[in-house]
Amino acid sequence: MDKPAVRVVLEQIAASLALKGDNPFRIRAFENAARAIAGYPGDLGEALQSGALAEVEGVGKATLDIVRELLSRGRSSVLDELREEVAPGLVEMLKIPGLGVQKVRQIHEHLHIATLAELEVAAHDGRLAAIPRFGAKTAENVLKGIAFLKRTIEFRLFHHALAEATALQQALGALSGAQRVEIAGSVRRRREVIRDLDFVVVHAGDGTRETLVKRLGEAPGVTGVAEMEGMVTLRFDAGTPVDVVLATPDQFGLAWVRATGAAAHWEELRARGLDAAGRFPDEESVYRALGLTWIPPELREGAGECDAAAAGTLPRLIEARDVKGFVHCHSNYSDGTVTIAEWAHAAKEAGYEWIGLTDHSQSAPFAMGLRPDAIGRQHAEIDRVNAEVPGIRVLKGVESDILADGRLDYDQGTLDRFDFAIGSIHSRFGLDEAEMTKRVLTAMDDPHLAILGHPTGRLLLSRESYPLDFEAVFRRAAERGIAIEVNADPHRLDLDWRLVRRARALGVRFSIGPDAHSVAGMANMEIGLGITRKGWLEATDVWNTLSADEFLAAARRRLP
DNA sequence: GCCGTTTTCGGCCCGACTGTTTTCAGTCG
Repeated sequence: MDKPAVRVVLEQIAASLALKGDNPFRIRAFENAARAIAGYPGDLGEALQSGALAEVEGVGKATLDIVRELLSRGRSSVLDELREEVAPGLVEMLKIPGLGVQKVRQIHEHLHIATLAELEVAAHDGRLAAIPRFGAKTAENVLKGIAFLKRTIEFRLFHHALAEATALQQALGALSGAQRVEIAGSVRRRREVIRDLDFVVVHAGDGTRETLVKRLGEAPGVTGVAEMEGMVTLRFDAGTPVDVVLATPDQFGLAWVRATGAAAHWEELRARGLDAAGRFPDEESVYRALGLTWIPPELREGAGECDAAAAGTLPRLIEARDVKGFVHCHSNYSDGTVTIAEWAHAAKEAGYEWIGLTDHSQSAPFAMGLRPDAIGRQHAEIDRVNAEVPGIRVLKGVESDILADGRLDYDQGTLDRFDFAIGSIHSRFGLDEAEMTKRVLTAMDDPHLAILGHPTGRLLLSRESYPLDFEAVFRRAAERGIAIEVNADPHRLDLDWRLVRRARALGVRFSIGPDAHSVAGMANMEIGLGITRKGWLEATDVWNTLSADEFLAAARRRLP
């Protein structure tokens, strides 16, 4: 059982306790433990053995017992017992925005229902709206929430799917008869959310195929095997469906191309005359046969990449080695856990030349935003760290809230004290498109605004983006020289890669921001890089490839 | 449940917004 799965169990325990009316602090303790486990960088099994897990803040005896049981038998007796008392359907209802513990309990009490399906019916026929302190709007929001859940339920976030795929790649590679195992499909294309995992397994041929299929079916955790047209589909009792294509070495290139590309990409290749029965040992030979250069996997969505490859106009995609620095990370001056010195050392260790700290601004009280009196202390500390730690430069940024009327939430004099500002929306998501667009455009009038942070506000698989006229925002950004963030938090991946491509066409520049609240969050950079590549970006499109001085010049262009 | 002691018990983030009321409970970040 992997970390995300352990996290889900702990969260379900917390939610079930909440629905039971248990001690709120006990509930919060489980929620904290879930976060602590999910954020733990090392291997869970090893950490449990060595005692390192017991040292993690927020993980105590009860959590350790649960983790130990999950790792050894794949179940939690604590959760099993809670399920006897609290229907799992009620826990699912908590995922609907606007429904919290109290509302779900009222629903259960008044309507005697315990599943999402029943809730949907009740929202339609008026029973839901009739509960005291519920109303038409609540019923409407519940229906919207259920529709959203239905659309998202079969997907997983990219970083969870990647972790699962990497582990499975190891396991498949260990099967005797498997010469080579490669990840394909939407994980290789680096989609933001993933429905199933795809692999290509190379074998010698001549009868090894049949034994390999048999061994796949006997692999740990597999509960079902189906075979059709050369593809083996594996089902696991928990987790994502897995498709495995078996290929001999001389078919490998074609198999990998086919298993990687979106359907539209494959059809495009067929339309160009690809011989689907041909022998292609590597991917290059597949594309070469069609007069195309090799197409990076991120681009294989059937969105013009074949035409560009034929014309020789594919972008030279940005690569990890192009990146020199990043902005958008939080220190212990707001809701981060990391001191400024720790940030400097960690970023330097990871090979960066510069980073820009961006703690929250004052109107984010919950995130402990920087009050004006704390700014001076923070800046003095940054100066001290810059003097003491050679080889890395820490810039003084801020992630300023964009207020409902479009103002940044410090006065001009206070904003002047920072090297640069990211402007982000964290509240009042309910405005309509015209109001929201006006709000963002107004914020872009402030010459301090260098980067527009997580521009759509979406949380993948849990919250839709707010309405915004992106065309107008992109045009204004290009005009003013404001960069748009590609927020690399795997829950956001915002700006979406489809819009990244559109914005680039209008001349916008970008900033990959890890939105890290801990040193481990720096790993987000790699995921964000994948999204910029997926948006057809080159090194010159992205501010992270600049030197610190060049970045400051770009960010401060509109200031006197 | 977890933490941190002034160690075995007491404390544990809070303000704004929403939808429903008509003075506020519940949700969210």
